[in-house]
Parts: sequence; structure tokens; C-alpha cells
Amino acid sequence: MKNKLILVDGSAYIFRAYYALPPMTNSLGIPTNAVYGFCNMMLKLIEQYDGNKIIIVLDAGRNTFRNKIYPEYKANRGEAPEDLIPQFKIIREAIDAFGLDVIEKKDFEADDVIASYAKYGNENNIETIVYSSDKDLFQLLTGTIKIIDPMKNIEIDDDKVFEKFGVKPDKITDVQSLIGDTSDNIPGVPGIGPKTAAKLINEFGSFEDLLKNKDQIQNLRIKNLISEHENLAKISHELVILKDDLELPIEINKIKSFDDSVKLNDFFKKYEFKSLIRNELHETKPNDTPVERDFRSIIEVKDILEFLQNQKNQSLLSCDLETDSLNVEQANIIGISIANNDESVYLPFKSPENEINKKDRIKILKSLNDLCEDESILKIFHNAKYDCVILQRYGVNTRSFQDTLLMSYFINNGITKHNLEDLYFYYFGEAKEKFKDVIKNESKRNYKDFSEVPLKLATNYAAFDSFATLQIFNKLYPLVAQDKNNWIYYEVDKKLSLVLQDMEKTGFMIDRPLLSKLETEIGKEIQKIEKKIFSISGSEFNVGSPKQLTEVFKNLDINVKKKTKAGDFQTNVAVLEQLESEGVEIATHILQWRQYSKLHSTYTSSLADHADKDDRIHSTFNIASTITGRLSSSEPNLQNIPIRSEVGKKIRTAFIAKENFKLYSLDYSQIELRILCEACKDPNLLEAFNNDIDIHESTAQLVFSKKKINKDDRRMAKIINFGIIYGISAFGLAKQLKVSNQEAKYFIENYFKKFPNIEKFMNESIETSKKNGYVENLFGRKSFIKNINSKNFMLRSYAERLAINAPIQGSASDLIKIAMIKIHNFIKDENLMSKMISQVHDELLFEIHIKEENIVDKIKNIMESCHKEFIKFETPIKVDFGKGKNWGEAH
DNA sequence: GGACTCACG
DNA sequence: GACGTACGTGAGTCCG
Repeated sequence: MKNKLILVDGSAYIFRAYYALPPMTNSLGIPTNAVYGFCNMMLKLIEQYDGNKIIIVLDAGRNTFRNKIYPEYKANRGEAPEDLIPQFKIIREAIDAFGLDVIEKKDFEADDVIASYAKYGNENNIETIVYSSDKDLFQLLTGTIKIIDPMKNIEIDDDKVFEKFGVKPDKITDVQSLIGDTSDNIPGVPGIGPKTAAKLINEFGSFEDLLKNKDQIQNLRIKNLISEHENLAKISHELVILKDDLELPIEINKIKSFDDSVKLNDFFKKYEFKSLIRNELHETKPNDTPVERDFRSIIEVKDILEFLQNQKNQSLLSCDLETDSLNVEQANIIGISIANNDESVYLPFKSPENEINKKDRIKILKSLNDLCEDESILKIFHNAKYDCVILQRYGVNTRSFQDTLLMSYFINNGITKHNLEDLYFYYFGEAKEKFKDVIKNESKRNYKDFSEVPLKLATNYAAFDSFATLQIFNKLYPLVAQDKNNWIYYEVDKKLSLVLQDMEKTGFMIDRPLLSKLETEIGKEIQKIEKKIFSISGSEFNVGSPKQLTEVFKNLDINVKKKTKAGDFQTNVAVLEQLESEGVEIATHILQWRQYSKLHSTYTSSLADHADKDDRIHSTFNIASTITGRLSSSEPNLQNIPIRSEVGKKIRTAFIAKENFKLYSLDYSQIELRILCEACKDPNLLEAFNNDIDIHESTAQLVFSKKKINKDDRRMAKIINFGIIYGISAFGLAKQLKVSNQEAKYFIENYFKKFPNIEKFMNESIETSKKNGYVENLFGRKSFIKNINSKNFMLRSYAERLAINAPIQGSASDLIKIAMIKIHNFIKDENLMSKMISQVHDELLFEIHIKEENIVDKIKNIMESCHKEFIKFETPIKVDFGKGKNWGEAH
């Protein structure tokens, strides 16, 4: 059926797209992020509703009839952001390119126009769907009208309305008149919030009846509020009700449907939205080939050698490898792309059109080595940690290089992701082809690996990589060069990448037999628990499916208040533990099942799959993946190996040292609290650390104002200390501590009274991030904080907590990074057999030869004092250590 | 591929 | 009285 009426709240969407997407510009510097988001939404809409009538409604201007009723209406709204303003015009252009009309009406808001079309649709039995997440439109939910939130793609129904307003859709305007709306500057009745408003309307039936019978309101305070502000309420009532009887700007039967023309693709090309260009249109227009850069490949050995020889004169080369695996241990080189400022060339070792024999490959690699070892030629890699390790395995050593991945992490941390595709798009507004799209081609066949890709395609992809790397370098280099803190790139991240090369190569040894024993044991345990669960549920089901679990709960008359987005019950640990405390037996078993099943699938089975023939696991440590400066670990993640539960701990005992070696674990004690102390120099905190007093105990003494501290006091103080670092609220703390909000609030107030500098530090962090858009940690590493000035409470609060936490977490991580570099150099200089093998944020793991155990003191000393070279901390830094045959013993 | 859950610091 | 309710990760599973 193609007779639906789709009403799109364009204005609201544009703003949301603008704030949701990172800044983008096309190559002329025109900002385009909102346009891009808008087009994306339109494409999705068309895919779903092609052939139906689509109406994009925009606001005609700022002033509407509502300002005549109440001059302050929306007066709190600032001007649109500078880089959004030019995009409004482009969006009109986009709507035209989609073959649709822009619909607006002077003196009225988009909402009123939507209301009028919706009413028409409803009265004429046309299925009407409103695309908006604006709660002001929820009042339209009557008759056959539907509302869909375009960002979340969920339908707004009576339940969702009730959740939000506590009434049915036909009473929304009644409660809104009382609540008011801070974002639209609608006054409402001051002192009445959603809860009270819903109660009143449900009690009196309607807004009018409430005012008529206001004398009968029981609560004296509310009665007075309403009498006093009756006028404001009436004005608010007038403001919130949408006008639904406007003359329609365009008659329904003249509304257009989407026009699938080349006009749209031309628009996408003009604004460089490469990823949006519609393929089917491409194929119908064979002359319309995409712009090609002049990338070439060289396949004759003598030509390759000549090309490489000629590069000796260059001072700058970017280089990128094509391989058959992301695993540096296994990856074979399939081709090499090299770019200088004049050209980008692909040198394939193997393609459908050529294959170079082993002898000639060695010649080529030798010639490449001459370039890489030449210190007068600067080599640019994107993630040198990957390419250089593979090159080294092929006998190619790299001296003098820069790494655009790490440069971007230094310059753009928090602004964009740093992978080549995203970064190229960020700087040049043009989508680069993705590796997986080259390998997996929908219309053609899937290639096994890059060597099967036809040379022309392979060249266009591969040569683009080195080309893009060089272009990005040209953008980043001046930014890095003039940054006063650029030692963080040169001395920390870039050097650390070399340390990590070594650490990843070394790997972590596992006890395979133990792991497989654990796998069997845990597997049996899971079966046992499943039996218990099924005997309660009465039937077998997939315990791992939250959806099926919801059904089982319903059958057992177990009710859960909290729902997931999909409408199922929430069944996370907090919920299940609550049920458990209420005596629901099945909850206990499910908690256990979850725990065992997690261990089984994530740890026992898959860890062994990652180990090599020497039983060693080579995780990848990613430098440029976190906003705070921490490392992350992947494939497998070695930073979340279980420790907290008894069963989990057994997994750690499967991480071992090889023969004649011991495993040592050295970890920073209370590092984040010490960093916090260093950041704010709070006298009470400093005193505790200087005297090496148990920090949670001393916190408990101060916050609870008593000398004698029992175990429970200490536990609570510990929770408060951690919460503080994260920027906790009274509500959150109350939930953690299982105390009342009042008490939690009191604890926080008292905490800040006792540690006044901490509160000052936190406020300053938020202030500077609001002013500069970023925070800096103690060492000067920046984290840009998105949404710190957002008008959206939730986004802003989250940003504020990040502004508090990032400098603390980040300083701690830079401290350990510096230590790692120094320790690595020490081990190398001393020519030791011992190795650093892993890092878990505040813990370093070493495999130490039994004849070298004396180096532990030296390592501990480096960890505790390496910061002095950059900043001399007043706060003492303390490192604890443990040793054993396995990680379980050492930790 | 997103949502959900859960392992770690 | 009220937005919604602690920071940072990666991985496995389910499901449309």
C-alpha cells in the first residue's frame, strides 16, 4: 500500500544531527555534518517508504504567533551555532534534490504545520506517520496517527507517553501546562513537576476542571501555587496546544513522492558525500565514472627496483603494506604501496596478473631496506607498530619514521577516530574505500585475500592508502610541530609503540592443559545449573536470551519494573540480585549460569585459540583507542582476565611463566587517588599518603567523623573514594552504598568539606573544558570533551563527569607508559633475558629469569620515580609486587 | 550490526 | 521538583 502520509519534523532533526555528528567540511571548507546526517535519515526513510507521500516540514522563522501570546517564548534559545547556519540553506537544496517540497508556514512552527497535516490525514483515513522525537508532538497520538523517533527508530506509544507524562496522550497538553518546559521557556506553574502534574490531572480529569475546582485541592502548598500562578498556567496551556487547523501550504494530492533521479547523486557529489552515492544510479549511467587519481602499479622486477632506487632522492615517503592477515606474526606481504609528494605507486608481490618469485622479492626488500634504514628519508606510516614489525620479519629495518595514527591521537583525541578511513574523511570530507569492501564485493565474488583482487582494483585501493597517509601527515605535521606538549607524541606514544612491538612479540604463556580442564569442568557445571533452571521454568529455553528469559519470568509471575529498549525485562546483575534478595530462586541460578557461561565462552575456550605453537598469546595493545590516554588490549583482551570471583581466579592460574622464569606482577598502589592528590594538593589527602596511612580508613575517619573505623566504614569510604573520581551523584552513591539519597548527599557534602581542594579541582576541570573544549592531564595530554556545552542535560552531565575523570585516569596512564619505556630500555641496555609481557592499566607483568630476580627492585624504583624527569610529584608514588609460577600467585 | 550483558582497571 | 543517575575499555551472544 502506497498511500501513507509521512510527516518529517525537519527542523528538530537538523539540530540533533548537528550535535550528534562530529564537525565535517567539504574541500571548500563548507560545514556539512548536519546535512550529512539529514541525508542519511532521508535515505533510510525512502528505503522504507518509497512511493508514499513524504512531507518535510521546517520552521519558517524564529517569530511565531506564540511570541505574541508570550514574548519570552523560546527566548532562552541562543542563536544557532555559527557552522550550522550555512547548512540550513544546503538542507533545502538537499530536499529539492530528493525531489520533495520544503513545507513551512510563516508565523507558525513546524509542529503546527505537522499537526494540521496529521489532522487532515486522520480525518480522511490516510495512515499518517510523524517522524519526530519532540515530545511537544506527542499530543498528536490520537486516532490512526503514529509517531516514530527517527534517531532511535522506535514507535512512541501510549505506554511511552505514560512513562514520560503519567497520563494518556489526550491529557499531555494538560500536564504540560502545569509542568512548563525549560527548553522552550514555557513557564508552567513554578513548583509543580511531572509527578504532581500527572496526579492532579488524573484526579480532576482535565486542566479546565482542575482550575474550576482548584479550591478542592488537598495539598495546601499546591493549592496556593495554582491560585497564585493561574495566569501562567493559562498562558502555558495556550502555548503548548498545537494549531491543527491551518490552511495546508500544499494540498495533499499535490504532495510529491521521492524522485529517484540523478539529481540526488549530483548533490551528494557536490558536497562530497561519497558514501551516500547510490550505486544503482551509477550503473544506469555508465559514463558517470568516479573521479580517479592517477595511481599506478609496477609489476616488472627491474622497474620496481628502478623505482625504489629513484626514491633515494626523496626526503619524505609514506609507506603502507597490504597483507593477508591483521596478525603481525602470521601476516604475509602481498604488496607495498609507496607515495611521495608527486605520485602514489603500488608494488604487488602477488596479484591475479603477476607473482614475483622469492629471489626477486629478496632483491626488492633489500632495496626497500636501503630506503627504510636511510635516516635522511623520513618514512610515514599509519600505525607503524603493524607495518614495521612485519617489515622487520622480512629483513627491512626502519629508522626515522613518523606515525600518523599516533599524531592524530595526540592532536585529535576525542574529536575523531584515528583509523585511516575516518581520518581521511575528517580532513578531506571524502570517504575512502574500506578494505573489507574491496575484498567483499556484493555484485562480484568474495576474494580470499588481497592477492586475489584484480590489479586495477588493488592498485586503486592500495595506492590510495599511502596517498592518504601522506596527505594526512601534511595536515598533522605542522599541528604537532607547533604544539608545546609535543613530547607526549615524540617521547611517550611514539616510543611506547616500539616497546609494545616487543611486548606483543614476546607474548604471554598459557597452560593449555589447565585451560582445557577448566573448560570441561565449567561446561559440566553449566549443564547442572541449566537443569535446575529448567526444573523451575518447567520447560527448556535458551538461558542466554534475555528475550526468552522475559517470557519465562512472565510465566512464573515474576515482574521486573525496568525494561530494555526492546521492551523486554532488564535482566542484568543488579536486577537479578534484587530478585534474589526477594527470594526468587531462579534468579540465583541464572546469575550463576551467566558467570560460568561468560568464563566458558570468553576465557576457557577462546584463549587457547589465540595461542601460538609455543603456547604464547600475542595480544595487540592499542595506543590510540581511548579518550583518556589508556591503552586497550584486543584479540584477545588481556586486560579483563577474571579476578573478582573464585571461579574466575582459576583462569589466572593458567597464565604462566616458562621454565626457569618466574612471573612478577608490579602494581601501582591507589594510583588514581594519588594522582587526584597531586592534581589538587589537598592537605588531608597529602598527609595520609605522606604517612603511608590506609587511605580508605583515613577517609572514613574524616567523612564519618569518628576515630574508630570498622570494616564496614572502610568499605563505604572506599566506594565513596572511587565514586568521587568518577564524578558521582548522590543518587548513584546511594545506590552503591545502599543508603538513602539523603545520607549519600550528606556523605558527599562532608567529603568535600574535609577535602576542599578536591571539589575545587573538579569545578576547575569542568570550567576549563567548557572554555577550551578540552581538559589536560598532569603531563599535558589533551582530551577533547564533546557536548560539554550541550543544552541537553544528560549529554552535558556525562561530559562533565568525563572532564573530571579524564585527567585523573589519563595522568595515571601516562605515568605507567613512561615507566614502561624506561623499563624496556633498562632491560635492553642490560641485555637481560627477562621480559615485560603485559600491562593492565596500573599493573605491569614480567617474566623474569630466576638468575635475574634482583632486577625487580630496579623496576619498582623506575615505576615509582620515573615521573620526576617531567614533573616532580609531591605525592609519594608506591608500587607493590608479587611473584609466582602463575599470574594467580603473582597478583 | 545493534542491543545487551559482563569481564577488568 | 526534575532531566537521569559513576569513568574507561573489549568480547560473546542473541536477534532482526
